[in-house]
Amino acid sequence: MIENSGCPLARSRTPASPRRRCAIATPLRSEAANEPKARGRRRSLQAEAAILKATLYLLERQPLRKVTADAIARRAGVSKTTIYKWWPNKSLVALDAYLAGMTEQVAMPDTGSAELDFTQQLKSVMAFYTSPLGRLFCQFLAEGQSDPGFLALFRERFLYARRDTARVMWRRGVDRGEIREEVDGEIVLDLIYGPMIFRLLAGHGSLSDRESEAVVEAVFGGLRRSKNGRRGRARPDVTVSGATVQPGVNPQEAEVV
Amino acid sequence: MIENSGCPLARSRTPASPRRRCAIATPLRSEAANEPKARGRRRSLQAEAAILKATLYLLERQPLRKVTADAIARRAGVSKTTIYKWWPNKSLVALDAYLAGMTEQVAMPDTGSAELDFTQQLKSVMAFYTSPLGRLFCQFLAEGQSDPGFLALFRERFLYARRDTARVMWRRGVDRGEIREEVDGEIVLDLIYGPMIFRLLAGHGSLSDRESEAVVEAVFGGLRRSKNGRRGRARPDVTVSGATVQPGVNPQEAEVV
DNA sequence: TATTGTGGACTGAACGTCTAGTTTAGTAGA
DNA sequence: TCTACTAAACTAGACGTTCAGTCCACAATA
Repeated sequence: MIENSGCPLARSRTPASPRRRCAIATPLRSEAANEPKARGRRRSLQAEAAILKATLYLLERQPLRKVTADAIARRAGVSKTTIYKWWPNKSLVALDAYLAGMTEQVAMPDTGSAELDFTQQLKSVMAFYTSPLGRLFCQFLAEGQSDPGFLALFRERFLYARRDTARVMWRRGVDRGEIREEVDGEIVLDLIYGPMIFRLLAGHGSLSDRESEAVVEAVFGGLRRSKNGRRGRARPDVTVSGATVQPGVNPQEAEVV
Repeated sequence: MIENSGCPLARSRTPASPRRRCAIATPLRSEAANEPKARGRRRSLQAEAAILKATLYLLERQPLRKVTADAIARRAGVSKTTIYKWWPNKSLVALDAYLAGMTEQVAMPDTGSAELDFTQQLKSVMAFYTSPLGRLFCQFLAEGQSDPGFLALFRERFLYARRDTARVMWRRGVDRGEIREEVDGEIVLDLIYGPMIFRLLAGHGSLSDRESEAVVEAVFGGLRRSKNGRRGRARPDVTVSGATVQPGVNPQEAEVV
């Protein structure tokens, strides 16, 4: 227990495993149970804490890509080898620091109204995501675009946990008869959070409380205009053939242009 | 005209400007008008085309970060110096290749119904974004997370053009009385596209035609359940979907990571 | 003393630059 | 018209730099 921190992404300390043991496949806290009592020098908790702290410090000031392992080591007063001893790469150090540094900054409201719950929650989430620490969310998504394994880990360790929370709010709304149950719950979550996250990434729109409110209001109210019978389509379905994607994006003959 | 291609992101050819001239601040086609007729050897259109083609080829096979300038030069049969002569960095070569290679792969439907328009458009967009070329969209967003200048350029050269198109569909819907006009148009666009783009980036959900339809239906119908019966449609009329792409054979049907 | 942690030096990949020399094209003088 | 001159683009490849990740010798500890 003392010898191993709670660092969920760190390498396993299993003696047999030499180096290239990737943390992604590593169980969370495999050791401590049937481990044959460690013999040599013990892992420095101080060094580990310093690494995570230094990582957070740097990541709050510049994008993940520009934070170097050397800089982390220097700031933490630790050798770079120590970092790579416990984490397979820089991104996972960052994710670990992020997870450790969050400590539930976003709460789950329960006001009795699903719409109000989601409004408060979205405002809270966006306030966090636009903070120095929260901005890491985008950095991780960005990193994931060139590292599928990392993206999967990020989903599992962060995204899904968040969605589980939000799903509870959705479920309550459905049970209370506030939310149409024929809309898939996963889509509901993406309807609520997707628009603002898109803005967060692309930077094309504001992210203030007002927008969070407007998004939830629109999602709940719908775009369709309901008064004096003008709810539906103006005309019946018309198939437009030219609206589809052009073929020829075959992966094989991808020599476009 | 012959001497300069339409490459919108390339460096300006102004003789006075030596190197460090960033394309971001460069006017699109400043030359050709009052330029004192070029003297020396002319820019090789062949080399430029080869660079863009090679870049696309590589980018359709691996993420932007893993495509090196050396690899582009090698595949294009061109000196690396030639690349850096015309583009300030790799990312802008990629963006240029992307813009040049798209040639309007996604059309704007006009069916007479805003909801149907958006459904078809979203399906079309997502089919493109999940194609090898379209996947670059995510790469650019990712790149932009550590390079604000690039992100701004991406917004201007790509995102805003797309949104202008989509805004037309929204406007038509409002004018026809189909869409509640009190919902801000920019938010409408993000409501439609945000959820799927979020999925595209995080890889936590499917991106098939079915989801596109469900998103638009939910956005138009709203989540809120009215007291007397339901407000939105239980099932969207998606009869058109069969006319466009066959779901079974669709490569975009698969869950993307 | 066996085992593990640590630090500095090291390797390799990649970006982007620089130099030297070659090719192409306009210009000017014979 | 022919030819030398000059400006610009191109090629090849070496180079400087930064950074990720590794190696190895040594220090700390059960």
